[in-house]
Amino acid sequence: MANSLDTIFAALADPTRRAILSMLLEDDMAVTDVAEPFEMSLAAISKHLMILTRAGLIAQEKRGRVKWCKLEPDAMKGASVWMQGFGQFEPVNLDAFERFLETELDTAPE
Amino acid sequence: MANSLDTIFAALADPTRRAILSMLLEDDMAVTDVAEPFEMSLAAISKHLMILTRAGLIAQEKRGRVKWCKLEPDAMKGASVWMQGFGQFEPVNLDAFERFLETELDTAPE
DNA sequence: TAGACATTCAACCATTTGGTTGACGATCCC
DNA sequence: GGGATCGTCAACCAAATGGTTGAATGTCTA
Repeated sequence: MANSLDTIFAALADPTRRAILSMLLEDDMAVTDVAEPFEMSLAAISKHLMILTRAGLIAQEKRGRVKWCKLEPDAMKGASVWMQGFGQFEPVNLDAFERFLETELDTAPE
Repeated sequence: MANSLDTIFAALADPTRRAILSMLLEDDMAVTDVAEPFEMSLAAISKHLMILTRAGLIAQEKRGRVKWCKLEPDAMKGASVWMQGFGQFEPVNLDAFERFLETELDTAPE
């Protein structure tokens, strides 16, 4: 079943995939452009995108020969709610988020 | 590095481990009692608890021959903040959380 | 029509993961 | 001391994961 906590958390467990999600936060991107900053094959990125798609975290739409990748942040909602049941974490702290994003992006090349 | 998003999300990706965390939400438990509802060996549960411990999601303390497991919900904070950066998810909805907990517990035997 | 480009497919590989079993080290209690 | 109990360790196994390469498919453009 797509969108299950299993597939969502498993998709989020890989640093390459989290970096991709962070990139898509800026804007929709073509597969080739998603792959550009990473030191791995296009096929590998294509697989990562498939995993993110199956988890519902992104959507892919083909226009011509280009396949556009678009963030679907609502897919995280279930997982977020599940985690929040374990404690009232401080209300969204964008500064803390920025710091996390930076450390995340450090794991990706460039 | 412990408490990294990698280890946290990977730990949360397994339904047995999420069920264990839900059980510990009720109360601290000994390893044998944690294992009781599952149809798998004690050694397997011991490994799951080790993964949760390395992720920082639980702490284990040995008293006598019994090892007590205790939830450490703050370990989820970083992951929660990271996810919330992808969207302002509705403020904690306990009804929704209850529903998630139920579907989670359905995946555990009994 | 012929390339070039964008992406996936298929086969393969090494490593990790989630489980098993049996032996082992502590600890409790009679 | 000796047996039951608690939990981990070690060796093993099958399946999943994350990567590679090379060929294949579909689409744009000169």
